[in-house]
Amino acid sequence: MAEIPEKLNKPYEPTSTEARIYQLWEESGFFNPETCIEKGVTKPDAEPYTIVLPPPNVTGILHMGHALMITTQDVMIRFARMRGKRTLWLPGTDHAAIATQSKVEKDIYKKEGKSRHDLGREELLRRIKQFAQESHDTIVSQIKAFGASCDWSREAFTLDAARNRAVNTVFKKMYDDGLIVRKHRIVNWDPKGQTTISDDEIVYEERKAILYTFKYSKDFPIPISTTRLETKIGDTAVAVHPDDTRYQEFVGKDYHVVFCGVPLHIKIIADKEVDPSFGTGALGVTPAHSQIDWEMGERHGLPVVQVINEFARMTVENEHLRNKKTTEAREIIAAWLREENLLIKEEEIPQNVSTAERTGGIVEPLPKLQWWVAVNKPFNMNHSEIAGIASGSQTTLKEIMKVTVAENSITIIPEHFEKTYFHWIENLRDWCISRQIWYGHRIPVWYRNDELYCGLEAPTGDGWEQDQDTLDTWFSSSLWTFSTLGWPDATKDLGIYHPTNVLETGSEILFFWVARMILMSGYALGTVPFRTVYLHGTVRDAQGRKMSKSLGNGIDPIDIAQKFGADAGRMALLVGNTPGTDSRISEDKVKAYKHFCNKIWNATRFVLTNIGDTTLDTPRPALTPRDEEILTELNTATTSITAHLENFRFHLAGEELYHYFWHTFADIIIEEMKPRLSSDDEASKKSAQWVLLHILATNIKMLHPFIPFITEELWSILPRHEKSLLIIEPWPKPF
RNA sequence: GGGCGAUUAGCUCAGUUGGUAGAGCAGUUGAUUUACACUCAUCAGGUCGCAGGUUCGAGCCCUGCAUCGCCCACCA
Repeated sequence: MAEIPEKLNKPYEPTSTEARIYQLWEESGFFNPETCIEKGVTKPDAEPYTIVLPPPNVTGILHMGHALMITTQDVMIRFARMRGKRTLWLPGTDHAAIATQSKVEKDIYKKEGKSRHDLGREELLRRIKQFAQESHDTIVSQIKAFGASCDWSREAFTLDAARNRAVNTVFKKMYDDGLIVRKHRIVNWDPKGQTTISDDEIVYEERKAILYTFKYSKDFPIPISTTRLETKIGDTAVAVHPDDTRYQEFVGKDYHVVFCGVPLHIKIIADKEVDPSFGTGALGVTPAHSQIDWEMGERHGLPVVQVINEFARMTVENEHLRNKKTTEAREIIAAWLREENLLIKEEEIPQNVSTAERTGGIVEPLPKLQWWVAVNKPFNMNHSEIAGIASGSQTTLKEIMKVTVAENSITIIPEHFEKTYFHWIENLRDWCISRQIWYGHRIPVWYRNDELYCGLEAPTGDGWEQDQDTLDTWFSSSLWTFSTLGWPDATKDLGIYHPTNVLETGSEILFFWVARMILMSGYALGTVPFRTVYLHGTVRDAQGRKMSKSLGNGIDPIDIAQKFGADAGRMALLVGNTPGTDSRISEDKVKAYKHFCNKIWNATRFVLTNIGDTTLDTPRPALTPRDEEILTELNTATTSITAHLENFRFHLAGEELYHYFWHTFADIIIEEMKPRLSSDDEASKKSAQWVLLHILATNIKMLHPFIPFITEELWSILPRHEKSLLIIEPWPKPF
């Protein structure tokens, strides 16, 4: 009879087991694909399988969304490893520039009442680095607690020296190709954070605003409407639709007016962008303070008059308005219009106000000198392995993003996100990449008088000063699939593991990140960064609400792991969760899978105490017809579960495993075998014992990617001659 | 305003090519010195949002509508 360890006679206790098992894996070295080859586990010519972990921000701790991400990827990775692939899961963390800096700044201001300017660049950076390091350590321990089998020997950080070299190399290449340019444009300026932000970092809040309809002066012929009266000081034109018969006689004329004490020169222009049905059908054009007006100004050669500064205060030379906040200036102008009888109408309308995602500041469009990535500018693609783009041909960055998905070089799961993706690409404008914050990759450009130098290192000679700005955090994360593998050097890793197989991430960062990775990999390497994009949805609470600090409804994955075991948490996150769709998690659901783990534990105890001297090495005895039938059923399940895993249907694979193990194996097979196990019919008994042990072993193997800890623990006590770890056990084939 | 998705048992959700509606939780009734009460069996519960269409056959395909959710744009 097999030896039964004492612990098997008690209910399964996850917390003490999981930490020990993880240590066992780490010591084995099997997270590292080269170690697997050295130890003869993986064939040297095995097909590679790579996933890079989307690097969590070093802004705090992990939430359930991260836990889902880690679990899903770990399932794919463990499945691939057991199937003999050269499997690499490369971990890392993201410096998350603006998010991290604003968090640390807030903390410092709260505790010490000091701003970043009180501390200075060097001291603030020192504080941020310290915070990032602590946050990093917490995050890594959390990732490990959830069982992630990633190769820590290759761990990377988006702001370390190796990644900085990759960032500077791409920047210089793009600069030389004319794809990174410095120019004046309207930017989204966050007066609170004192930095530009990208279009994607804006969140719209619906508020009520007053729409004023007025004339600049008594003799000005066309009334206009606006909610932002204070910007009208910067107007240089009034635009009407070319077909609007009401105003045609005025088009092309110039007017000099004095508006609230400020002289303005207003030209009447015709532009198709104007909606004749809105307001008066005439638009006051403010090129300095509106994206659309800026573009209109470019088309018509209008002067740009800036009247608002970086602190959202007025800059005009007028005693009433100078240095007033925009909101105060609006009141002053409204009062003046009333007094002068120029105000025709005031009405309350709902309006979407642009606010900065990280600071909550109201975004002020301002013209500023910034660095941009030109997405529509043609360049010569020297080397391309991308279907639809020939080496040496002219293309654009936007084209790369489009073609890779359109030609199925990249598949997005679920498929319908491809439509959303294309829609976004169509509307994409140039990407503003410079940020006026201190934490991040410094722009690799130096200035001296009128000279400008772009390079990997500071230029020689005196008097050069580096650009003060840093890069948008997504610039460095967009290089992630290849900067982590040693690029710009032609490393062995890069040759073997790139392009990666799967990018698994949240659907909300399809544009922020996924699209930009496709752009950068296409540009820098001429390849796709990955072949499949697997998107997961948001993990919500039991009532379907987003988990948030303010609601206090967050579930900490570590609490879950301690209370129910990481295995139970993993299973609860995966079962019933379809790609791209939001899911709900509750302690009840996790508890159900803790019960499942215990069921496996108990069934193993039963099998081991009833199989006599049968081991996994025992040759297959003559099986009874019923046992043959049972094995055929198992084969069907094995085939189906394998197919589900191959096709990213993790929810179905998990459910089928759960159902087979509990309601077929435990409830039916074990129950019906009980009499045979205690009978005198030796042939029937041997058959039953052999079949029981092999069904159990097969299930433990197939469950391993989902619940790695308990399966590894049980595998260690299954009777067999040669002991080895389950993590590298070959994936079961049908009998 | 444009796009995308969802609507299936009391709740949360599956349902891969069209072929007799499924699971978990909750509920009913019962069992039991049991591998396991973190158990087992049993029952109940659904005109698959609504209206049309295609088909021998539709939860699944097509059209329209309703409600909810998300994304993008931002009309000044």
